[in-house]
Amino acid sequence: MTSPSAVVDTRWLTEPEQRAWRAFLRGSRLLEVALDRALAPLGTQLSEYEVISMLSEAPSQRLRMSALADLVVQSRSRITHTAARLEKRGWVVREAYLDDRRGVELVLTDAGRAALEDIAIRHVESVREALIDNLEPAEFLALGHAMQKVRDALAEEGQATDAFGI
Amino acid sequence: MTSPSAVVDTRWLTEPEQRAWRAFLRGSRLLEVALDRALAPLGTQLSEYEVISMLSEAPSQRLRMSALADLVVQSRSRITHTAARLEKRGWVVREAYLDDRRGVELVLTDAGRAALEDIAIRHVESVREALIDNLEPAEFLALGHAMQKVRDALAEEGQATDAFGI
DNA sequence: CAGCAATAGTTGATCGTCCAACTATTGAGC
DNA sequence: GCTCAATAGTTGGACGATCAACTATTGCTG
Repeated sequence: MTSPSAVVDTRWLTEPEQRAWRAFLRGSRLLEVALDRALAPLGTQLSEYEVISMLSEAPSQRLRMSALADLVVQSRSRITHTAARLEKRGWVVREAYLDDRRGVELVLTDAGRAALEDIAIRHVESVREALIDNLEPAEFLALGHAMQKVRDALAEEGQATDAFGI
Repeated sequence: MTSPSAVVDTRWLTEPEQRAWRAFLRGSRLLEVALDRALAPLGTQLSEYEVISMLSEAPSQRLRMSALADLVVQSRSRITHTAARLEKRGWVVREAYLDDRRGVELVLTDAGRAALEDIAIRHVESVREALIDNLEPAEFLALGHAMQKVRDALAEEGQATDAFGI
């Protein structure tokens, strides 16, 4: 299974790296749980909120499925299912995209806009409580800056199939 | 729905905060996807690796279910299901915990130890590729430090029921 | 030490995500 | 302009995570 050299060649994490990595992994897990739980009473999920939030900022409150998928980091198939749920709730409607007849646009409805207002408030509160208020302002901005670098690096590769991969 | 004052009182995110938050959210999503995909060919998942990895570091390669759950940030019920999968694979066995007869210990098997070696190598590689190599060393350590603060803040509240919450 | 609340862990139903396979349309190469 | 590859999106089945309900055991309080 393991080639002898592989074990040796591996650049194992140093102690401080190990600690940093675990703090990141567990911290971000706890964070996502906290944010999702904040929205649960409103009948939504963070990933759903992200979708309607992106729609609300787009010109004419509409975006193509694929653009949306890339923005919120969901696979094509996942965004289809997410959209179906939002549509059933009346927050969103699908519309044919005329310039490219393969395309579909997702459009925020008035009901969706209304729901978004409440959800956004709760969401921002929870982001402050769980994340921002626990850090120095500069620390938080540095965090964002670092993660933007990671995002840029990973975004390129992920330009592919249904499920991001190859 | 929305009380008028709530909209006003909300401390909305500033532009830089908004950017930082989105970078964090999307970046960490991409990261988790990348790490999970790295382990997929080995027939595991990141969350499963975390479990056997914690076991391997524990004295006698064993830990109680609840200790494990807290360590890797999984709900009680989720850790039960995860353990069941690992057990079916022969990587782990359940043992009664005598001091407290409600308790169960999860014990890493030799097969589990062997599997872990391969998986750890691949995991570390992917963490470097996807995260560490994209950041300055100091930047990465600062990231870890910040997330540790978040983790500490969120860990307290999360001392509860099956599903973390109240 | 009786009674009851709290803790440890499990179970199964439900729901969300992932993946592979599929249709429809567009674009490129010859 | 025909063929074939690439892209957009959907579908359904398999799998993992969540949640509420449950059993068993322990610990607290009077």
